[in-house]
Amino acid sequence: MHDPSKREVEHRMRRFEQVCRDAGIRLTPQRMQVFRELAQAGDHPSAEMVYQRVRERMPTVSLDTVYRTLWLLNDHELITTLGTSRERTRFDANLSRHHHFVCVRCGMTRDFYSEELDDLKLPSSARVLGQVVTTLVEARGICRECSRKTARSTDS
Amino acid sequence: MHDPSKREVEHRMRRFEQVCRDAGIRLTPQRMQVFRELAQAGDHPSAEMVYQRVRERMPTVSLDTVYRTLWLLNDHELITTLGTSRERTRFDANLSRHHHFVCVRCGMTRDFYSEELDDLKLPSSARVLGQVVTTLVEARGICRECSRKTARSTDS
DNA sequence: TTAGGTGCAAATTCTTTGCACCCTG
DNA sequence: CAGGGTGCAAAGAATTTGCACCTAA
Repeated sequence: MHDPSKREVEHRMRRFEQVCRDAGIRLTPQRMQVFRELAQAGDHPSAEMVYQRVRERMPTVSLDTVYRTLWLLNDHELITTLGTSRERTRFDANLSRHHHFVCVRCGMTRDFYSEELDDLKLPSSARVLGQVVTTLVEARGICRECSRKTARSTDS
Repeated sequence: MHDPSKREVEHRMRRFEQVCRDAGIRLTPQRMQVFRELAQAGDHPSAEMVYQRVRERMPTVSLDTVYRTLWLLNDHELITTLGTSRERTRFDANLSRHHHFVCVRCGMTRDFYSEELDDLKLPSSARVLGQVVTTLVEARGICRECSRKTARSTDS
């Protein structure tokens, strides 16, 4: 199955509550609903989708609260985003087989090549989801520029 | 270096011109500039970034022409987009190590797991770009739902 | 009690569209 | 010369923000 088990959802909820308490963030009903909805979703919903789902249980919730909550959760590393964070669509004229290095701090994205990575064997858990046409490796990390800045700001 | 060589850029330009001619798409100066800018970029620019760069050479170009051109190029498979097409930011509460299956037709994204894929060896061409923290495999293909629809619509 | 959080509405930002004029084929 | 393409301005979406009221701790 795709969706997280009830056990897993409860585990995520407890972690969420713990992180909030530690960070001094209030546990409001809205936040709990938003997090729970995401914690039990298996389909990576957008803000609008989360809003629609939360609204079924809590009709008075507002879309802007959902946005604020999602970014708050993201800032506290309770959730992540697909693609590169708050970025808009980016375009690529490189149609040859390649992979991506993405800086999680500044969004910088660069191509790299590797014949080995071009030909990965996928587990059946991936193949049952559909017919795979191609695979792409996304290496996430900190680019040189951002490393440099961090090092500098840490200087005494 | 990151950016495509001049040779590569010229190769892409020729292919672009050929595809346009074959598809009956007019080769306007705006389109050529937009495509060239993207073909020689190594950084996966957004529409706005392409616009700014093209404007330096062609001050009268408009942002909406850039948008129209980018999607046109995308429709003709002369370029691709990062992330999943025209989608908005999507969120993920799954913080354990996992990978993604993405349907290129409908955008459906699902997680799958593989210990083998968790531990890929990256080439030095990737490692020179920055400090890699984690890697993620993105398997692109057609999900079952979309396959089914295609099969049905092909029925006689 | 009170600072942080929420809902509402308005503001921004990003992207698309209608239309008259222009230029490629 | 004709039909597709462009720029402009306005419309539409998506997302964020200001503010007065509310509520978790």
